Amino acid sequence: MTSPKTRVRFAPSPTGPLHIGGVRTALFNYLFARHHGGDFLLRIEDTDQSRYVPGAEEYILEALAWCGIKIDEGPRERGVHAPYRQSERKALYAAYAQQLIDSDNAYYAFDTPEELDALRNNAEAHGGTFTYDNSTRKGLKNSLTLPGDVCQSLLASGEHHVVRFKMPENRIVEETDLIRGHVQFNTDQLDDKVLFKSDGMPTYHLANVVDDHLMEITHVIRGEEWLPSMPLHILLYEAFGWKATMPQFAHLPLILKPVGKGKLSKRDGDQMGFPVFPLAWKDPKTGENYRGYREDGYLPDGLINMLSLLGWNPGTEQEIFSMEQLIEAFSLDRVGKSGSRFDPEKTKWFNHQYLIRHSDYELARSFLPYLEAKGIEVPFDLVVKVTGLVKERCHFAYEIWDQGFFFFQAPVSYDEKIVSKRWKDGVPGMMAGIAGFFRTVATWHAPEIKEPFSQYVTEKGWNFGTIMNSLRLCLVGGSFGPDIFEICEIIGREETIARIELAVRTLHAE
RNA sequence: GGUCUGUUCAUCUAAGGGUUAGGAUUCAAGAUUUUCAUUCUUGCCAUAGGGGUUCGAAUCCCCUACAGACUACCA
Repeated sequence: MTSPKTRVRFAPSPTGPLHIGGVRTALFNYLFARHHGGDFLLRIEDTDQSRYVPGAEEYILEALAWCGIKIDEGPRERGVHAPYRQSERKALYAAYAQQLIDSDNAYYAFDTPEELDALRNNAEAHGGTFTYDNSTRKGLKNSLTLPGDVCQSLLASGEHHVVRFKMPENRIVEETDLIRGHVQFNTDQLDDKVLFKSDGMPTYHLANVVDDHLMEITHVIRGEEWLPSMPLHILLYEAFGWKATMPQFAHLPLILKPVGKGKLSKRDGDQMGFPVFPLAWKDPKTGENYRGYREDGYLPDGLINMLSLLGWNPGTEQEIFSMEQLIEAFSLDRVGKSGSRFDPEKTKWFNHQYLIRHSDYELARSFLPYLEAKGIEVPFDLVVKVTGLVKERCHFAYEIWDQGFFFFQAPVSYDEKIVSKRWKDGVPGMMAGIAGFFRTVATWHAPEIKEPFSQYVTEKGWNFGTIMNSLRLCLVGGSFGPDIFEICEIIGREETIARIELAVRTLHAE
């Protein structure tokens, strides 16, 4: 018997933008699938219509695409198991709920939300908690307690009801989690979860088990927050008689806030100054805007690389990985069990690593929009050249401007600290001399400027530190930038001289 | 409260009974760059606590502490 093809799914609910933890879950699923030559499916879990947010599904699709996570089967890709949106599979679930009722694994419950709330509040008032489980179900309004004919007439009259799972009594449910190893639960601690809601939709628990079965999912890789419901899911597979083909489970550790307590949440980003979403998002209801990695200038491969190392490690000291290398190296048994704090600083470092690895041409292209926003039009060749010269000093593409704006326009101001430090008596005269000297340079190429320049300064007996730093101040307006002769070459002889003359005219020596 | 899960430098992590507990990020210092950044070198910094088991424990067991998740007709 050959083992079935590996099939995994990422199953977000379209209740808002996908956050970075969701991206990591999707990534690990994707890497696992690709590593084993299997399929990666996207299933939209929109069984809660009240929480549906317009645009969320499109956001998820766009975010995954931006990250380079490719979907084999999903709402857009289709596939033999279509549809991939649970709202469109609605008709399917009732029959499965019925199957569970017929086999005495589930029952109808007629208690209203108000009645249940009252029970909960009452229990809390007495310092306890109310749970709908095998100890309380005997005293509630359901098909286990109501006479058969009463029950039938309630159903026939269209009385609102839900279907609940009949949790077995005192059973140990055991399972081997691919990340956590052996875990076990006693069913007495578990409640009779709602499987089918009064609005005619299944809950997550029913839908996810039915769909995973139907879609031939072999491995369920999801966040740790699902661990407590694993026994219910296992019991459902059993009740349906699907135990033999039940997927294996792997529960990923959580991603925690950089500081403070708890898991990373939506609001942390703006409060702590980094994005928690891959793409920017505007909440259609509140109108609030959230920053995104893409809009903040992060490169997707750097973000993916950083995320891959949150909870997983290759066991070697390599830490720069392309998607292909991640696929090659990834395995679930190198995923840790404990939660990881998200580190915005390291994310920046990864971005820098990817930035300097990008070709000058590619990087120049992503810098172009920033340049255009400044209203600057220059030949693309120049942008590429400048990019190559300054990219090592940048963490983000937009910083090419901060590091190299003087290639595109004369400095509009001079750094006062540097002026008072460098622009001493006598310096303007020396600079005027340099300007004059530049007119005599035969070939305007960096090395051919540098050589006679050094001779000239030596002959004059001037101090090199003074000359170089002052010249830099004239050309860039401060004390930064790449090699000074490279700057001269690129901006050209006339511009170089003009900037020196401008500085001599405007700056006053102490 | 109950159930489940976890705990190695500030942060991400390695070491699956035997190493001076390794690497990376951050931070600091030095070198290089007659500038800034990069780069390089160095430094700082950890096995939550207590009991076992063992010749030997970060690693196996127990207890405590702390942390997190879950405890909806949400996923």
